[in-house]
Amino acid sequence: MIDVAEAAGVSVASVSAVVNGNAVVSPELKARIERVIGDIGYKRNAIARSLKMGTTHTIGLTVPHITNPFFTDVVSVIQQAFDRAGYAVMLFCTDEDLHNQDEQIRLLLDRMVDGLIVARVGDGASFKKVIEGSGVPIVLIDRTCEGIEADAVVLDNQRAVFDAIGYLIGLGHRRIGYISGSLDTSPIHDRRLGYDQALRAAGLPVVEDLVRIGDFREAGGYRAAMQLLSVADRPTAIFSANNPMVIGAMKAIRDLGLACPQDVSVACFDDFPWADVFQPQLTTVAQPVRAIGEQAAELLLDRLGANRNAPPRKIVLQGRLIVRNSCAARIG
Amino acid sequence: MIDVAEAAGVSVASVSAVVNGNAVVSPELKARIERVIGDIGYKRNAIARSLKMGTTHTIGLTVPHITNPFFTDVVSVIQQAFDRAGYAVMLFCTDEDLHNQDEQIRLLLDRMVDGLIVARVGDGASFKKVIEGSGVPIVLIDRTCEGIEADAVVLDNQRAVFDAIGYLIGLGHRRIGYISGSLDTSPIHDRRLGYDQALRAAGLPVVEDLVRIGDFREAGGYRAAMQLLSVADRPTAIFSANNPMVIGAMKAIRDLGLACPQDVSVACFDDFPWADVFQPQLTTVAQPVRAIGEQAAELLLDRLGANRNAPPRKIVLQGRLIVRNSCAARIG
DNA sequence: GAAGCTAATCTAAACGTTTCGGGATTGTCA
DNA sequence: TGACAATCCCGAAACGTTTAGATTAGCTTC
Repeated sequence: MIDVAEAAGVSVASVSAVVNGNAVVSPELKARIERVIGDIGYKRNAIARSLKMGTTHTIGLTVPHITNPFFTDVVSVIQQAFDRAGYAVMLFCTDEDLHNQDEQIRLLLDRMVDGLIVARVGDGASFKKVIEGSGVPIVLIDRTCEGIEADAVVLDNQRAVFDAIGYLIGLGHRRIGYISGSLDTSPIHDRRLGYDQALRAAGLPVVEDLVRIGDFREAGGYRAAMQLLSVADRPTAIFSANNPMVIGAMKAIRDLGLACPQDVSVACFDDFPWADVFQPQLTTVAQPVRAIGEQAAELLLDRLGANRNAPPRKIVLQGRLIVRNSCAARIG
Repeated sequence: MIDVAEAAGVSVASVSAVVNGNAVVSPELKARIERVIGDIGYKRNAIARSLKMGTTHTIGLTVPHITNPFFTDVVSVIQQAFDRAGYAVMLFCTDEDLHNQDEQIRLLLDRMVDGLIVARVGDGASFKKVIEGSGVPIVLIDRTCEGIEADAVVLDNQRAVFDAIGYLIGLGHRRIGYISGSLDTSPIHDRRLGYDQALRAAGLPVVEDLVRIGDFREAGGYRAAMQLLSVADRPTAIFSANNPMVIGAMKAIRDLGLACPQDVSVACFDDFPWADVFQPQLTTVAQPVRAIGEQAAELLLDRLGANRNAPPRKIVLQGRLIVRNSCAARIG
């Protein structure tokens, strides 16, 4: 800019004015400066601008795992939305690790991101400590956090699992295995509630042996399913609380020489693009990924715009049970 | 920092010295400053630092589609690697659109990213124009670019497809449909070469009617497969040049009332986590995604470190044919 | 005891913008 | 013709760091 000013024989203030178009500058001068800008190939330095303006037009996004198709989709939608709005997004994966998350969010705050979208991990305490006093608008997705002033868009997890388990019960299943993630994340907690509630609503007992805690990943799902299916009176159906774990469960079923849905019915949380085309076609609870991403982006953009300090808003969306052929009726 | 300096009764230079630990400062002073930093809760402003230092510890990453599992995995690995190295990564998806790509890279350069990892789109001309003179190290992945001084890590695509088609020929297939992407991206071009080469090596004719250009997405794969399979002497096998398109192809097969592999064998480029557990288990060409991501990250980090201006390096990796049960022997 | 050295600290100039306040220059009107 | 306003442009201070070079203080050494 200083080069441009010299080459055009004007002040930097004038160059800034034409670059930003916010102050009035005579047509001739404007033309001259613009020509010089073109000649020199001047590009405004966004970092210097950020320092002066206190805004980076960048947001931070952290998710537990990007390879989980649910998060892949949400990240994709969010990225698109902010791209359209002229924002860059910095992506981090916490890998379900609290310490990583703290580190990463600190990094993002140091870099003066204008906002944060976080699919949080662990209990809220350390998260709260990291963000407190930062003054950066935050939108929580997937997982809420008690006592934090932030927008949120989440699913009615309990209801969704209630419906899914209800469906299995309706098919005649009485012993339904449940592969959970660690219960300290709110959606997993709520999903478990839905499981219990559905059983109770049908007058069935909640058997703790039928519930296994996985690690959100394929390996954990495999182990959990192995345990569930290796007993004498094994469950006739299994529900997995997320997508990667169901892959592990399916592998366990295969390795045990069982067939789905003949020997054991399977359903899971989170839909994925392949569910339709391969056998068995998995019955899933689909989250409205597009809506989640778009609402989150909208909430944050709104706060970055006019409604800087609107009261926290919470959007609760509904899941949708997609019935395919991985669950068979259980007779007798 | 200025606040810290005042509160501690020292100069900002001393504060900077203890924060960065690069100048020598007496133990007492160091302790005092550190205490004040703790009390005040001072955080170094990375933007100001970037402006002064000319380095942001941020890299830009652009891929065509993040929902394509190949790119999801690569992004994941790259993100992890840079996270470990203390870098943030800004992610953009070009959506196979040249204009988006130009815009996004410009944005990244304005933001003074230290480096760029790009899975490029379109012909190289506009890309070249955007990055020329930027002096930013670039690593190309998946797709190379003629006449650009940049590191690259790519696959031996021709060889990989040659092997896969050779496998189908070995099963007795003579009419092998091929679903391609647009040929102006180098890997897709090379994959087509592999197809042709395999046919010729077996003394089979290359029939242009058996080749259809999809759009890299599910919809394009569906259309292409529909066309291929709706003729009288339909192909007995189909190979898809990427992953999303094979989903479309499988849906077309299903919608036409055909069965895989009984009526038509199917194989495709790019493996995915579900391939193992559902029927038919798809035979795929697996790219070494982890190696690709890690090599790319290593190349860039190396250039960001000591080897700023090493000559451009190009790493060629090999794919691996994973035979499952989606391809049947064709007798007679 | 002065000169010279070393070590610890500070001063001030950058980095590339934005923007406030102030000068020129020109035009308008009594 | 002079006062005043409007218009256009510029100078310079800020944003929060880093760092080269200046300064100071404390020791040696002759």
